[in-house]
Amino acid sequence: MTIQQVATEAGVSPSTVSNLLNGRNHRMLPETRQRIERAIDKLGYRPNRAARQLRTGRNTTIGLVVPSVGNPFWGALARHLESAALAEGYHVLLCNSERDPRRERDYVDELWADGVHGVVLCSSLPSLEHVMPLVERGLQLVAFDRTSQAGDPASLVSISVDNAIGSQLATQHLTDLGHRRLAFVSGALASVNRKERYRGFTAGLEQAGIDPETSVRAPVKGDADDFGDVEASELGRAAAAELLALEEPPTGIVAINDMCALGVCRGLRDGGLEVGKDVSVVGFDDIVLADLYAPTLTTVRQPMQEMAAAAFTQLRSRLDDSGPTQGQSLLFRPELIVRESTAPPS
Amino acid sequence: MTIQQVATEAGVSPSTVSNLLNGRNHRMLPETRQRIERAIDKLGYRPNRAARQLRTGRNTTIGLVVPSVGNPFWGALARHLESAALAEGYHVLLCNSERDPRRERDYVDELWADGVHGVVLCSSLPSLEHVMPLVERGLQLVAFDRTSQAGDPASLVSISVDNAIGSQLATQHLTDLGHRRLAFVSGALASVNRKERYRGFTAGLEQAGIDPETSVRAPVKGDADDFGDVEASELGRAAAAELLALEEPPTGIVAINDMCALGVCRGLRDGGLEVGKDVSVVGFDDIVLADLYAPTLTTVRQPMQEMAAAAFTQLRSRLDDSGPTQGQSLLFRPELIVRESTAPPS
DNA sequence: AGTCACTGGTGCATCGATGCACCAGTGAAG
DNA sequence: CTTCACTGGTGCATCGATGCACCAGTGACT
Repeated sequence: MTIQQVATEAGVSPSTVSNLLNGRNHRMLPETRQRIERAIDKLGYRPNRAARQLRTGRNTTIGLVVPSVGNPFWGALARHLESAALAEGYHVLLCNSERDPRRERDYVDELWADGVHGVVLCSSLPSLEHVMPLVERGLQLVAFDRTSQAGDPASLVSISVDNAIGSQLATQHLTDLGHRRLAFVSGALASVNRKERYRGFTAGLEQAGIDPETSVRAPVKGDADDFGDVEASELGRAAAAELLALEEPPTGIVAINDMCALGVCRGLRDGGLEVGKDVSVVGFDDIVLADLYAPTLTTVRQPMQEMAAAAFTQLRSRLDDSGPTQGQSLLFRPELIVRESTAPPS
Repeated sequence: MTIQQVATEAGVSPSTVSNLLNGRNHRMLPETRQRIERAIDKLGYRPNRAARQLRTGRNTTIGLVVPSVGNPFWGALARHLESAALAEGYHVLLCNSERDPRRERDYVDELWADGVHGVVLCSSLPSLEHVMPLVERGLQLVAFDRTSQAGDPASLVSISVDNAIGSQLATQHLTDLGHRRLAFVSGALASVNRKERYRGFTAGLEQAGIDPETSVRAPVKGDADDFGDVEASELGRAAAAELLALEEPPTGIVAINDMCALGVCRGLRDGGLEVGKDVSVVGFDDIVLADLYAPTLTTVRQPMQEMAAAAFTQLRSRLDDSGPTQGQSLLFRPELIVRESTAPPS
């Protein structure tokens, strides 16, 4: 099925069909238009993407670079992004960087070489310098789960949840329940997002009249760039053990993310404590597991669907030239989801 | 960077460069070859995929249709498949069917229309009739997590773990530990894979000299086509409650998959029993969560990485015309992973 | 009558890579 | 001397869609 066949069927020239297909039909007779549309239906014609891309240099594929879709958090993003893209006829090319900066960079290079002009990048790296050259040549980039920073390219769109508010909600929830001795469990506060979450934690404490200095921040080493990974859960488990060894262990724990929180729960159980009774734990992300674990996990939900949709919309409008070229930061409002892992202190 | 520029740089014609790029260099002077290769390096040339595809009708993209990458099981597949494909310069186009048969079909149609000739299909449907027309036109299909059946197209490749052996291993593990009252928890045994797993269960019982009739098969209704989903866990939870209501509840439980097993664990805990002590539970799949849950879950591992690699290899060889055109079934050997959720009966 | 704008389209070169058909030159066989 | 195979390439039409430049016809105005 080529455009030529459609044209013949409709008794017009290929150009006219092309015009209609591309919205240049202001001065086209309604009747001509109908003839073409009927021909398209009848023949089941679909434009050849390769030809179209060859000619125009554009395409309807966007790239998604995540650390690993094996991880439910990124899997959820992939699912929602693809869903949003599908609705507009776009496709998503999936790329797992496996947290390898080089692989990440190679992927973005290859996507560009393949004519992909829009990429959602979930970078493990604090700096985006490795992709700057392509951005300068016109690559549209959306950074996901990463708030914008000085030094970012001017055209960059950043999409993230408001991390400070999120963990403030979590903290407030604990203080509202009556907890006074709280701890924050995280890997090194290397990324902006993590710092923000910590800031929200201290803000929550202050609001409840608790001196942040007396609260515990579990001192945990470890790689800073893992979100939602197995390592995060091990980290949480170790942190829980440390906290339990204190003279006055905390009764409420805010974890940097859900996987970490699950690790904390496990560590507490190792220590003979019951989560949701002896100790309260709050996570962050609301991954699927949160509602499956025993006890179910109170957590701060990132509105993944909306965030993914926004990522797509932003990319799309820029690819169309219809949107702004200036970059911007989108901060989404997190939501506290109360489940079984939190309760008043015993 | 076009092939023309490379040709000019190397002092040959574009055809010659194309010949080299496509392996038609049997009778090419080594010196010519080197000149071209140097030119390619120097200019950083990469063939334009769109042009190549337009001309040849082929491309280096394969489709992956899964129910949902939000699910860790499929996420893991996506990750490994993409990894295997990447190593050969292929790309993976990700499609979430969301268990919607129509969407699944539309996706396969669209992939075909876009020139994708190879698809890994993880169908929710027992029959593949909806994609038969395309297979007849040359679409190469690999069915994943689904053993082949009568009525399948002759060219179909099926990749799956040996489900019977897997659950037999699980069952044997329990009987070896001394359990004599066992139950099998699953949704309706509608799919071949599920029947196979049940068959392995009964085989394991017989081998231990236990009459399968005396064993309990938790009677659970529900949709038959969900693997590894949230629903599966709810199903497991309900089943556990039912089992506990029996006069002589089983001491060992084999679940149809890990999510279901986690649900069972939760249901048992609801009933005041401790998993890995009062009752033993075995899952199937070895998803990431299995090692995170409390207690960690004994389960039957599907060698996902090998299976994904095989899926790609099969597709690739058929796309090249270098492989067999006859379909085949690949059954992988599962492996029992013993963790904390199983122990001798108390 | 001449100029102009406008209408509803169409012609054609073009994007970059491909691979069949072909070529000129050479040496060997008949 | 003719025929033929072989060597190491090259010329060119082609894939399908695009969109600029252009066209013929008509009516309005100066």
